[in-house]
Amino acid sequence: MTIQRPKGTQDLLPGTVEQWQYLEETMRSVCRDYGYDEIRTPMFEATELFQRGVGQTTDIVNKEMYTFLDKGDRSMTLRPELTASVCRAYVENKLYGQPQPVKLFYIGPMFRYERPQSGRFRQFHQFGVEVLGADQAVVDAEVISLVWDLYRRLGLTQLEVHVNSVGCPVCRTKHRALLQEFLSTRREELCKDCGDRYDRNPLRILDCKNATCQAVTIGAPTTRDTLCEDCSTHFGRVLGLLGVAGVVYRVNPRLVRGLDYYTKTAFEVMVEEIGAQSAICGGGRYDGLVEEIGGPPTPGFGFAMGLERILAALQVKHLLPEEKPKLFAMLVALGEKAQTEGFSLLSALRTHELPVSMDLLSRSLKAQLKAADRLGARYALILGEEELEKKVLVIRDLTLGEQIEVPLNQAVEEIHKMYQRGVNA
RNA sequence: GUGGGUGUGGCGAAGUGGUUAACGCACCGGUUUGUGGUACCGGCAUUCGUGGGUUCAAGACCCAUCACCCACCCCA
Repeated sequence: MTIQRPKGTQDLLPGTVEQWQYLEETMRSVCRDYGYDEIRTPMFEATELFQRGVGQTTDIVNKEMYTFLDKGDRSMTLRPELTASVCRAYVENKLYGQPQPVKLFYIGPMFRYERPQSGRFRQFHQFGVEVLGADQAVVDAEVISLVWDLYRRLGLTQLEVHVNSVGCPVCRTKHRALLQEFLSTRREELCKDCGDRYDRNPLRILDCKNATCQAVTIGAPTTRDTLCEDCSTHFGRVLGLLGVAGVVYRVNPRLVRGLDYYTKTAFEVMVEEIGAQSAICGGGRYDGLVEEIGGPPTPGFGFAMGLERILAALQVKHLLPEEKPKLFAMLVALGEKAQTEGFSLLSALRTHELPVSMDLLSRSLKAQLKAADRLGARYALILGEEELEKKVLVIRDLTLGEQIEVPLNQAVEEIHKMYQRGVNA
């Protein structure tokens, strides 16, 4: 094998693609029911969009972007996430001039230059929702319950929904300062990573997996302690509405999200049993983002979920639908004359939109029947020398092992009738 | 970027220095000329990721290299 696919990418082959289609259809139907419309934006954008939109301090921008210069020396980047793009599209297409809020969803590939591992790819796929132009707590609650509802429809239970409020920029700065002050005396005890995090992003120390860091942070000021009145009221309202919608959640004061743009509500959904990368959905409110990228001040709320990880969860929990046979009948033709006649018969059947197929290797009768069986065809339509002479077609029921002869000139009509019966049964 | 693991036919997998590289699945063909799914028979790796080295002798030992997997970081 000489040329291989790029690291961290995958070929989705028949058998797997059907699972993706099932997942995507379920996502689309939930969105339709909730009144969200699909948006499709470019696979790549000006690098600056992500630098400003996602944030200069984030790992995504610092070390994970697929960036290249195009032939006009413009710096372009394959999209690592879509919230920034959707906001850009909102501004660029003046969607703020339409009835507000604008409720959008997307499904598509994202790109991040990382070392692949279980549940992590360089090209991966996200489904996401963004609501722009409404700062009400109901928005937060509606979007989170949409997520909840999707999982319910997929049969995914026993997952954890973590909710928190990281506050507005004011409470956030306050919290950060308090936290650094709290940790300052015990900074030596922190692990190496947390030492780095102390200056860069002290909030992350709160959810470090290291046991000693966990111990050090006991009693540390949480985001909740520093919320201003507005943020606090908002958060309370969100939780109340989630309760009304029947969403089972857990307030996790240590939940912080890695992207710079989050304000107020942040949430995450985790599933065990799919490896170390257990977050299958993450999102929250981002009231400053649209303005940050040059648009009018516009509140926003959204999330992204990873299709690969959800599929992994559905897999281990055996929640993926079984593949159904797609073929109704298989033409078995023997000899060139029969093949010609059969080809004509198939064409006729196909104009009626019947799922029918034929042997393409001119194999023996036996081999063709075997193939028909493998492909899960219900009927084999046998046409050989004898049948041509008698001007008949043998229709063999492969599940019953019985066969009948019908006049060739009535075959299309007969098969069509059988198909209708099968569909209605 | 760091650490660990693995690399034998389409897939799974024996083999731990010595003649022709097990086996299972899949695939293809056959079991008297035109009837599948079961059974039986046969076929299917001049070769063990790649390149060097040690040795009379290497898939097995050593070195390098590449690829994949897992974990950290971070995230979907």
